[in-house]
Amino acid sequence: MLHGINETLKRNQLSITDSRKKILELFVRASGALAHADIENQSGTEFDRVTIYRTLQTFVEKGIIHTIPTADNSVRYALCKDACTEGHHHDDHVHFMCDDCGKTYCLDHVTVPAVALPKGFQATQTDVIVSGKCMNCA
Amino acid sequence: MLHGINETLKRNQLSITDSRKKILELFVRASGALAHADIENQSGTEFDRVTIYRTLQTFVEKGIIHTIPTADNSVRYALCKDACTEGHHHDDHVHFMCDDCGKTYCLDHVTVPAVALPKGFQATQTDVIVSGKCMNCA
DNA sequence: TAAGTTAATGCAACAATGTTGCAAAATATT
DNA sequence: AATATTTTGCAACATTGTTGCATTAACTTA
Ligand SMILES: [Mn+2]
Ligand SMILES: [Mn+2]
Ligand SMILES: [Zn+2]
Ligand SMILES: [Zn+2]
Repeated sequence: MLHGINETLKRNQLSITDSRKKILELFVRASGALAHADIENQSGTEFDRVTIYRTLQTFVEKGIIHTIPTADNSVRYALCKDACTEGHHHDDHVHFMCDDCGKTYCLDHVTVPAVALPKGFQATQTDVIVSGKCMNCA
Repeated sequence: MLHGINETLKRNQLSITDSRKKILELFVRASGALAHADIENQSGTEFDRVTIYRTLQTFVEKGIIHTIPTADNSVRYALCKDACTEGHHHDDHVHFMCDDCGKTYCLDHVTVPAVALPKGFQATQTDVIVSGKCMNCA
C-alpha cells in the first residue's frame, strides 16, 4: 500500500516532495484523525511548522483529507475515503470523539441523518459530532 | 426584560458586576450567537480582554450560555434556553451557520436526532451543525 | 452605612496557533 | 543538463487564549 502514496499525489497534480509523502503516509498509517500537533510530533524537526500548515491546507483543497469539526474547537484532519475531488468533498459521515483517550474516529458507515429545518433555512452541509467512550475505552 | 439580568446573575450565585451585566445583556439582546470578538467590539474598551474570557467561561460553567461547535473552528456562544444548571447542560438542539451572513442560530425547536453507533461506542453527547443559507439570505 | 471580608478586574507577561513575504532549495519540464 | 516552476524554510508578525498578582469592586455583617 505504500506506493499508493506517490500515486495519490500524482493523481491530484501535486509534485512529490518529502514532506507531502511523509505527511500523507502518517494519515494512511493512522487509525484515527490527526491534529497539526500530532504531525509535528511524529515528524520531529524534519519539516518546518509552516510547511505542515501549507501541506494540510493543500491536501484539504485537493480532497485528500477533510477537516473534522470538534466540540473543543481543535482542528483535526482525516483521510477522505469517499470520492472527494478538488473543491468537492463528500464526507457525509458521522465523527466520534472519545472523551477518554481523545481519539477521533471517522464512522464511515454511519451517514449523517437528514435534519428538518425551519422554513427559509437551506442546508448545504450537515456535520454530526458524537462524543463519549470509544470501543477501546468503554 | 432588562431587570431579569440581575436576577439571572443572582440565581447563579454570581456577584453583580458591570462586565457581567453588560455581557449578559449583549446575549439577551442578540438574536444569534456571539463570538468573543463580537463582545469585544460591542463593548469597546470598556472591559479588558481577559475579563471577557473569564466572564464567558463563568457563564458556561453556570449553564447560562453554551458553546457552539463550528465547522470553521471559531468559538461561539449563545444563551441557554433549556433548563441548564451548573455543570449540567441540556442544549440538545441543532445549530445553523449561515455561509452568507455568518450568523449562527440556535434552532431550539429542532432536536438532535439519535445516531446508531457501531458496536462498542457509547455516546454521551451529540452535536449537529448545519450550514447553508439562513432565512434572511436565502 | 461603615469596616472587614471575599471575589472580580486590569495589567503584564507569556504560550499556542496560525499567517505572510521572500530568498533558497527542490521538483518538474524541455 | 539547463531552464522554468513549485515548494520549502526562515523570519517576522497577528490572533487567540492563559496565568500570576496587585488593585479595585462587590458583598457581608455589625
Ligand atoms: Mn471523517
Ligand atoms: Mn444553541
Ligand atoms: Zn477511547
Ligand atoms: Zn444569513
